[in-house]
Amino acid sequence: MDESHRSGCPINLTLEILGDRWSLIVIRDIMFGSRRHFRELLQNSQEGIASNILADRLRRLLDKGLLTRSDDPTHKQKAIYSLTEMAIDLVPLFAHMGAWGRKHLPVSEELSIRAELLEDGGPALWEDFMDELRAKHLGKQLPPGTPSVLGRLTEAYLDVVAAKKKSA
Amino acid sequence: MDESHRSGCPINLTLEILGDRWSLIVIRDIMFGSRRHFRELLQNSQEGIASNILADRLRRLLDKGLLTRSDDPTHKQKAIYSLTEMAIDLVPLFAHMGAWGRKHLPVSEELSIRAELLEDGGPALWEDFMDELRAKHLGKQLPPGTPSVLGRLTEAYLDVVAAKKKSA
DNA sequence: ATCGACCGATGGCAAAATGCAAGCAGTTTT
DNA sequence: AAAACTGCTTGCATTTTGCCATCGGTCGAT
Repeated sequence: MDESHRSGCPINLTLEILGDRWSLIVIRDIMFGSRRHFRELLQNSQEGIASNILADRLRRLLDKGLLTRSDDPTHKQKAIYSLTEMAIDLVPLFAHMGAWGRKHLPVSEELSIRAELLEDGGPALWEDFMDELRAKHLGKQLPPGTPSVLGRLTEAYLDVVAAKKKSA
Repeated sequence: MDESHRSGCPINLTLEILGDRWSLIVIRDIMFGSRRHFRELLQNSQEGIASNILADRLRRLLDKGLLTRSDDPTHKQKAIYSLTEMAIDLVPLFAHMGAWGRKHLPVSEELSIRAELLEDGGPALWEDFMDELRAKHLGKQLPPGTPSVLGRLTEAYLDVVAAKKKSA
């Protein structure tokens, strides 16, 4: 469990866990795409992750404490992956990464609308979203009638997709 | 120059550039460690980067527009690596990564004091630091008498190191 | 002018990670 | 009984990483 580290620098230790091409993609899909099962993560992957890589990353993220795995009561073979507080704490990081990508890289419009909303919403919105994730993944209670941040993000995304389709 | 991308998602595109174990380490050392030459990056590396990996990452970061390379007038073989605005824009990301690492990972005290100060300083301090980096790497003017953020971070770091040494 | 230290890298090679396609045993649906 | 779906695993080729030695050129001191 306790491997040797290259250094005790916070940046380095973070990179030792998240510094590869797939780990954050997997967490992103669970977090923003609400994918909770292996097949969902595999088949709906925008980037086309391979099944062995996905299996490996899920295992590593479980091991590092970013995910938990539980049985799906509706299907004996289904596993449900959930985010831990550690992973939910990555929301601000995702927001900043999205903002940086939008500013400096050739992002596509429909895939960056959510990043834009998250960026514009700022820390207050991030907190709301994190509470929503805690409710969904950790079973925490949410005040009744709370509007869904993810719902808003998804709605905006679908609007852009629909608009693009129409104009095409 | 223009490679094919896995997707146009901002998170993904960011990972395609920074999603490995070394790229952000190199930028960190240039940014916070004021290392501007190949040898400095190689020999003062906390994590022990190999020379071929360093050469490769510098090349890639130049190619992607995060660094620039210029000749050192004092030595015909010396190269000076500078951050671009694109890289300076990563300061908030570093701040968040540092904060996340400090919260969730077994960081060492002396290597995380700077992350702590950066975190506590918040966006206002980050902006000051970014202006300082623009002065150092892009030749921008800074109001005279501006106190150095990096100086403060380094001082705090050295204090902790000295205190540790004394207690040991 | 000559020597040793220093400069930014390269090259060879083994080990590890990645990527792709096929397949597996068990479960559920039709 | 058949087909579709479940979370993976296996085999294999390619790519990346990591370690170590080394290179041709430059510099300062003697």
